Amino acid sequence: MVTTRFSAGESIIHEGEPATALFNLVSGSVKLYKLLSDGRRQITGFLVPSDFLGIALNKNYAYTAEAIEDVHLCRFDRLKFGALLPELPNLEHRLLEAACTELAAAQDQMVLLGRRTALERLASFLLQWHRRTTVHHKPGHVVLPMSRSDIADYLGLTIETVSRCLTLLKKAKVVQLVSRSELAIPYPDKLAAMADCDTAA
Amino acid sequence: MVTTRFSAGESIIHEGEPATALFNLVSGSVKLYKLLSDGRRQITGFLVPSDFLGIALNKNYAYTAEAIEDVHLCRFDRLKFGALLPELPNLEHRLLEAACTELAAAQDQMVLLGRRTALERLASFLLQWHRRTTVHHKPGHVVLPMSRSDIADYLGLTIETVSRCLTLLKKAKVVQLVSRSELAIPYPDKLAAMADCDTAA
DNA sequence: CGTACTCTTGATTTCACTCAATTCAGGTGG
DNA sequence: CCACCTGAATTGAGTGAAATCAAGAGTACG
Repeated sequence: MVTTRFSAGESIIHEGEPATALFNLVSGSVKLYKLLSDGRRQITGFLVPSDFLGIALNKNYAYTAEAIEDVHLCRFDRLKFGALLPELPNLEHRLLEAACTELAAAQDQMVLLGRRTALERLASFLLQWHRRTTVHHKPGHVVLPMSRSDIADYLGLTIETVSRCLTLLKKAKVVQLVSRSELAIPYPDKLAAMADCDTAA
Repeated sequence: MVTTRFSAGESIIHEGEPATALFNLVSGSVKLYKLLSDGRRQITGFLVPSDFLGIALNKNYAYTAEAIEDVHLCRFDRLKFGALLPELPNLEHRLLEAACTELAAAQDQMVLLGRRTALERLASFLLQWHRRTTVHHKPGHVVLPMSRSDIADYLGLTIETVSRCLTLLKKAKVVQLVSRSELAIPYPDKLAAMADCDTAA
């Protein structure tokens, strides 16, 4: 176990490369994505501190991970890690729990991508991000470290559509833009209603 | 561990209910889905024999599972199962592996739902189903036990679009319809090309 | 056979995408 | 400190892929 650093924009792991390490995010935020041959990109998730990165037991990483802001990570070498497992049966259990949580989130995301409208997707995302990061910030206040392009690629939309939907939410007074990357959510319930909240992760 | 039976159309587990059992599919096929409050449905996966069902370690099931055809399952009671775990450390490891495989599949599905066209989605699905079931059938031949509506809800499309894309593939001579639920894939490579194959699960 | 599905095909609409300007914010250098 | 530059975000106009609406054509089943 070693502590590592990456600057904003740097790649931490690459899709297809041999999975040699497992990480735990200490600070900063990370995006995970997969690319199609023609450049289309789908962001499969964002990581916040305490999240695991690279749980795949397979030989190779299934996605690329890139630092959104400067990040600090704990790095577990896979070789040493395998030797640790018998001594820490609890670790394997914790990994299974983490994998199950990720799996549930992935299934929610499939519903979002397959069946929700653009506005519902954005509302859903803002709410989800608010819930995940609210420990670090004041309630009713959200910081979005990722770009509009990242949000678009996470929601299966274009930047223009994300921008338009954000404007709609702003006009409906459901959110207020404090700055480009910060917004206030005075009534999370109203946002939840627009997200068709039943499945919101 | 008990063997159970369900008839086509019957629900095996329900989204939101307490997760009391874990299953392993012995025969038949199963669909997993989540519903939005207004009835929109997203099928998050299909199960074939040897797949696990209900790996969630959470308190409640994350989705509903319904038998497509008559199915046989091995049922592991969660209470007894917990007691078994210390005796079978290998089982937890196998579950983690299964969860990781599912997670990778879920990520591929996110790319499909977020960034692929209708035609690419169908081509991708046919190829994927062909690979998963080819052990039971002759190569170049696919049996689709699920309805068009199920396929549509898996691919984030409508039945009409699925039907139209199937017609396109037929006209392009990439597939041949043997019957409503059986089709021939003479040149899987051509199908892979249409699916933009790089990420095909 | 007729009934009730499921599936296919056609016509039209719509939501999100594409293309094209602006506008805005953050940094740089005069 | 302010003007300029650059990339990101917003806004607008027009297009397009898939959805919706609406018939028909097959299929299974009593």
